[in-house]
Amino acid sequence: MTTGSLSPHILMTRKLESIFALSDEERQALQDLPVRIKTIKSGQDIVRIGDRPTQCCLILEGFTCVYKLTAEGKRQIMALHVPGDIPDLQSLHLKVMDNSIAPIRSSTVGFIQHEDVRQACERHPRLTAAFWRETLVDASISREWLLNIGQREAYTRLAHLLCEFLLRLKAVGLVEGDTFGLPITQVEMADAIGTSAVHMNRILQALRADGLIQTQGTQVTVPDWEKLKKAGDFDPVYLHLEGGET
Amino acid sequence: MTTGSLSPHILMTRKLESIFALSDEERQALQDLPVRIKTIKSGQDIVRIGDRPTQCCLILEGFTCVYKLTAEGKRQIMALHVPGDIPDLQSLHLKVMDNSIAPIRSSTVGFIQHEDVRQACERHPRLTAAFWRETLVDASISREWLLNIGQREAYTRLAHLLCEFLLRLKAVGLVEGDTFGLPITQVEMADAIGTSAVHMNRILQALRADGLIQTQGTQVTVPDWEKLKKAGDFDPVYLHLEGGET
DNA sequence: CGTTACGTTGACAGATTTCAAGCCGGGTGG
DNA sequence: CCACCCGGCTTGAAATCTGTCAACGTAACG
Repeated sequence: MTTGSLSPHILMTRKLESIFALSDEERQALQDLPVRIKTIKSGQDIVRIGDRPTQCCLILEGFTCVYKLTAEGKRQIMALHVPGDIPDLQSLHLKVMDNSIAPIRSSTVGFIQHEDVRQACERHPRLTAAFWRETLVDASISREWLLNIGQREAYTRLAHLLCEFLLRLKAVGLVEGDTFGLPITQVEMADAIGTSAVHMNRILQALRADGLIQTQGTQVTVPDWEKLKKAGDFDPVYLHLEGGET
Repeated sequence: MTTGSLSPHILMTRKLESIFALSDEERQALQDLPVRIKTIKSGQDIVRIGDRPTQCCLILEGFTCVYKLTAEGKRQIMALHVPGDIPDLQSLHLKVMDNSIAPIRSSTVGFIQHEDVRQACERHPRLTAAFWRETLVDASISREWLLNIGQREAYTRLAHLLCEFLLRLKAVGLVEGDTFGLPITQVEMADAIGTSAVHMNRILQALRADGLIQTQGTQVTVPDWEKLKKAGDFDPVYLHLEGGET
């Protein structure tokens, strides 16, 4: 149930396979992708806005966040990624990065050269479709975040984000029963849902008080999924998990 | 300088060509895509959340908005599209729509069958890349909106949105000097930047009072681009307009 | 001429931010 | 081993922004 130890290729294959079965050749093509593994500590960026990358990164362990700053220095986290995700896959077709990516606490990622991905895609068109789809799901998630931040109040927003996390982590086997590890700071959480850290703290307490979540250190447990879903106005269609989770 | 009269194929070709030159075969493949044209009046949806479309729509005239509703009935517009855009291109790889799309006032769109797009892409892999890129730019824009809505105050938000519009409309030849038509309701505008309609109205007045914009009916003119850019904390990189607009 | 959709205003309530201070636990250096 | 420091978490109170409610103006239109 730990994740860090999984090989990059297994993570990637498993994820793509959740959409459609890969042929042996396709699986082999993924297998053959050269990956350079690196652990990045909190505080450093994995990629920075304005960069013109020649590679993209597959998350192997830990979480990462996609973020941007306003002129005033306020930070918005526009996406959180979990092991198996490729947060900068967009760079395959967009020359310059329009956001930065940083690890939460610390995380290990595998770098894959664009050239290698392109070749694999050329030879196996269904891989193209699979990768394209990945980027589309990311886009769908950011649209939902837009709804969340733009129209829901902070309490609901947080409940919603927790719902999303539970499902996404479950999809990669990182949920144990009804609890999962969420090694993320309240400030980061606040930047993700567009509130101040102070308010974030109060909302968290409210959620706990209402029995929607329980926390122990970085562990979060959700005693009543349906209740949290309702509190978060959560409908998982936007995650496009073919499995059809509740 | 009008747009509505442009043929679907010209619009599409022109847009893709702004990224890289198309070969004659590629251009022909686009030309051969069967398009069914339809005008959709305000109030109806072009596609609805939950649908499983077998086609996607190219905007020919007017604007459209991508939106979702919360359980409380609040609407967030997560994207606005202009002629030449394909707002539901995602449906090519995501079976079920995770948002609805509606015309602003009224607009005419061209429907293209997924099957036809897929065939064109198979035969001309660079078209795949071009379409994929389109969806990536859309995703980039929604990330910027996230920053805008999550971290900037309403005044700045609106200035930012106006900046974006100016550039996007300029890119499709819909800007005359420093003025452009924005046939959009204040309520819609408000739903796009996540404020109430009342507040939207007041911000608009503030922008006018500060000389950042002038309005006459649906026409908006920007007397001082640099000033508006600054007020909106606007940096156009996220639009990925290769031309390198200011 | 009534209806309707949209824009405008004022007053008030509420959600969130900001500022400031205190607390807690873990790590480091003396 | 203990003092100290620092990041992260909590709390309270006041300041602001933004939303809500309600009413009115206005232009387009059948």
